Amino acid sequence: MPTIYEVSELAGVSLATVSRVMNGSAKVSEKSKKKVRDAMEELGYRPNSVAISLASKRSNCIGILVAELDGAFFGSMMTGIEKTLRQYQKHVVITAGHSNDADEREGVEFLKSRNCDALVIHAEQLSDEYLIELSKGDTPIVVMNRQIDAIAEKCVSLDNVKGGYIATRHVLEKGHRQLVNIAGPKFKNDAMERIVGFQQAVNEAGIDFDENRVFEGDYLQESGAAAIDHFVMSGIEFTGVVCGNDQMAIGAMARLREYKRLPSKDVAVIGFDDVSFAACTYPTLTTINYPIKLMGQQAAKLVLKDVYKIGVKDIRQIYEPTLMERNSVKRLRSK
Amino acid sequence: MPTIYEVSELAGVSLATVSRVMNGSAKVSEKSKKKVRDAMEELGYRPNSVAISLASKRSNCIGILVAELDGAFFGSMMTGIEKTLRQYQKHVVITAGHSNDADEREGVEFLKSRNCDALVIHAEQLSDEYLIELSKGDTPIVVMNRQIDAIAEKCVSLDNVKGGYIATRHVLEKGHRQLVNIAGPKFKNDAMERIVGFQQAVNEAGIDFDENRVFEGDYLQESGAAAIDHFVMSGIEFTGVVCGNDQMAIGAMARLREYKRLPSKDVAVIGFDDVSFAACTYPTLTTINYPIKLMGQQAAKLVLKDVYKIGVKDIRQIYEPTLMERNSVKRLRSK
DNA sequence: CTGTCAAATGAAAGCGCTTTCAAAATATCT
DNA sequence: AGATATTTTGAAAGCGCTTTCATTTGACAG
Repeated sequence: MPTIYEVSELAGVSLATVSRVMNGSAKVSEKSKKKVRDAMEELGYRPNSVAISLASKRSNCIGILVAELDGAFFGSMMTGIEKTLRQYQKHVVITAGHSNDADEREGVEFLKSRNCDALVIHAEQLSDEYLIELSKGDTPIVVMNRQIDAIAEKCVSLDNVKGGYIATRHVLEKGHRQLVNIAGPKFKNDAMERIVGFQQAVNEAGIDFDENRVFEGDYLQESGAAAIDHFVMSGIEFTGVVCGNDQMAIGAMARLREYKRLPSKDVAVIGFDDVSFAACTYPTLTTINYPIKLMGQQAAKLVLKDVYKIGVKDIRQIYEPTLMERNSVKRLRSK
Repeated sequence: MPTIYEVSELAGVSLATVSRVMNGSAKVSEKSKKKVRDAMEELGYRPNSVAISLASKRSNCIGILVAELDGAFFGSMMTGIEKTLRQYQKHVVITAGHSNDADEREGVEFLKSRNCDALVIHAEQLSDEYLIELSKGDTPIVVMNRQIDAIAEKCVSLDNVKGGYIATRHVLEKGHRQLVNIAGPKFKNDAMERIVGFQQAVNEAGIDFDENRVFEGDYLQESGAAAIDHFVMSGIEFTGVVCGNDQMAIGAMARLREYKRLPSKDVAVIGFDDVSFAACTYPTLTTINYPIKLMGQQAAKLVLKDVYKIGVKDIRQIYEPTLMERNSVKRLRSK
């Protein structure tokens, strides 16, 4: 790998001049510019971004922290961020927090130590305090899926309580009164918030909220199935299943079918997130739209604006969940 | 952010000594060690990995190039790699190639310029020659999903032709003779290979391969649906649909239902990849298992062994696709 | 107490680049 | 032409760390 020094040698100019033509940071005569460009060409020169980063304290990299690298939700989020940033030659460095405090902290430290210009964080375990403290450091951050008042201007979030409420109310409005809730892991903020929304809607309908009707899953398909097993085994009756996310919803639908209780026909199932396969399930999944890709783009725009002073517009930070009505929730038929 | 210099000041030792206790690269007296540790603690010192990387020419980072950041397939692959590496305190830097030559090259250059210790590449447009050339450079690489003889020891792949063949033969064995193929983008190697497998199986069954029975999709759900529209509109009759991947398969099943042609009952549908939701579709999807997560782990082990000289075992590089029989392919019922 | 050898340490160069500051080259004006 | 303002340039310091090499320290034998 040739270095800037070799380029300067070959071009017969100083290091500084080469650096200047690379960055366009100052005027360089056309003549020198050409000599430098030719030399670069000839040597197949590639700047070493680590060195650039060390010297300039800027990396053109944005760090992303997600819980997992797989999963439709995070995939959309990462893509939203990456594609937006890519348009401005910014790169992303992604790390996984695995939903535990240690990994999340380490992930953040890693990203910071790699000189990321900014961090987009989807943390599930880090405390508000930690994040507030972090935001005071010299690496700007954007917090996803969480509304922290002290740093509201750095948050891009969706009202999960409202989402849970809308989902539940929709099922209630279709005449279902015996509901169960397949929730996400309770240690996750969004999961808890959705449960709160569920509770609100249920109470509003004059139904007593019953802890036993909430099953704590892990946002994966299997736990949706496990939840159904649990409710059936426990003899808890239900005609409506409100799920914490789409994956658990399809797991639940699959298992319901095994019990000969047909989704939609015998029992209403509603999801959350509206991931891409929700439109292709059978029955197609009624769910709550979570515009995560769009929100990822917004997060990216936020750093573009704040960190790189690039004029982007239409930045919105708080999003509203909306009902995506498909076929998995139908009016309760009297028996 | 405190630097190593400040630590050395506070500890009353030299830079070199601090560096040594950080890396355990040489003997340091217990006394100095303690002084250094205390100083680090007191200052909340975090080594700057960019500087480390520049000075040591090692980053403890492995670069990954995937086509997209979303999608179940890439998600599994990234997770397989990341989790394995994480156990040895190695980090991943991920970049997307968006299935076009320019972005893929730029992605590779970016990863190299970031001093990645190795690259795991899932390229769709880069030529074999480019990869062979790349492998001669000073950054070791692992190539996923592609068998290149010249660098076989750096490839982790699956026999896609065989997969396409097995899938097709399974449908044929169930009595279906009117088949259509919903393929992935033809510019992608794996898509083409799966088509070849399809063709082999079809020919073997004494059926003429008909170009018109192959629809070129894009591996996304919508194109599975579009393919069904296409075949129906064109008046092409079929009772079996062999798909290039699971996503197109569920898109196809959803659309078939709209035409009142029930998947499994009226028409057999088989997928490819065996992504996690395949077990939760209705009917559950018969498909070809592509152990991508496992293969990601293998790729990780390969770099662990080759680059970091860490003794890992059970490294396999060539994988066999296997049939996952579920409910979407049933014996053809005579009309 | 001196001499020897191994262990521990520090000074300094270097990784590849940016950036400041002053000097050199060129342009502009009387 | 000379004086002055402007544009281009290069030398050199520095970013935070690693690593080599020489020096110092300490342990131990004689």
